[in-house]
Amino acid sequence: MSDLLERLRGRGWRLTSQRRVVAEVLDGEHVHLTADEVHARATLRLPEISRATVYNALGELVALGEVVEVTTDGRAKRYDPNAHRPHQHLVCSGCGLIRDVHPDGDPLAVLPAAQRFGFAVSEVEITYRGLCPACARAVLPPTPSIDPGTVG
Amino acid sequence: MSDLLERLRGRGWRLTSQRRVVAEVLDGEHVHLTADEVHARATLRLPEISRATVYNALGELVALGEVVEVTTDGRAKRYDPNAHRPHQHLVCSGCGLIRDVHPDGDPLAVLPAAQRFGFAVSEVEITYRGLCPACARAVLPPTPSIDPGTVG
DNA sequence: TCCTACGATGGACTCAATCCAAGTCAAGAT
DNA sequence: ATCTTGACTTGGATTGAGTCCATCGTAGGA
Repeated sequence: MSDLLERLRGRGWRLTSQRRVVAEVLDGEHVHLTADEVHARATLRLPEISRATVYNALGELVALGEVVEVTTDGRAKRYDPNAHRPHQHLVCSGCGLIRDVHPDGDPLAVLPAAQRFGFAVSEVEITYRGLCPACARAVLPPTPSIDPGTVG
Repeated sequence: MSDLLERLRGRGWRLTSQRRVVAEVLDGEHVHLTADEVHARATLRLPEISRATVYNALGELVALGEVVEVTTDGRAKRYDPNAHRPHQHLVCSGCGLIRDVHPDGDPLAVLPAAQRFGFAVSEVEITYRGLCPACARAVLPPTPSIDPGTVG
């Protein structure tokens, strides 16, 4: 984390307490916070930080390549600090839980030239969807082989 | 298209002029309109149709599995009527143009069990990004091997 | 310590989407 | 053909996410 702050300062990023707090809030594995969540957590450490400042800092971190935006639903963007390890996302259709995942092989390779329509394709974003273990348990009956209509 | 309307009516979908126009506007290949674009086109045929009705009709078509929502940028959702042929999307980073594409193989197969974290994974959405031919021409100099500084 | 250009603030604003109460109408029943 | 009714449409208000901007504050170099 302090590596990150040093690196950013080395690139001429003026280090303010607000920016430091935003960067610190985003530290960790499998972190995918919305801007409002970042703001809420930053507020715990720096009560007067404004939403605009959080948006500014997040936008700069994205532009600097330190954080990636992910949009897994049609709602708020999420900010993923795991920008230096290429990865994709696995999202629970029930509760929205997000995990970083690493598929086999090069995801770009499966798109044949004939399917590229002359595009210079350079990036792929993949979202896998399904039920997480907790949501699957909540949906399925405990003993699914027994017809509920015949019980009791 | 009339197949679609018949099918929906068979499923108890009350057929109104508004719904008919929304379904007709969405007909075609490589169609990826936003709700506002659908509304604008619907208005040409049915001047008094409201935005709320367009949103309602689109939401119902999605729930019925006849249309899929796609979110290729952080902005408005787009509606893709090509719901019965599984496909992915190729998006131009320059102009936002969207093409439907068909990658090789089963996109789910490349996610190893160890990367599924116990999820029952059932869907994949892939977005390929790159420059379309027109945007690539606009960015590159016409003869890229010649240094512009040495010309003229 | 002082300067100043860059950053932070917060309130107004935009854009996408949803909600709601009241009016309208598709389609089955008579 | 007309009636009836519950589902559909309307448009204005509202919400949620994000951006803009004039003003104030401050990081960090001289």
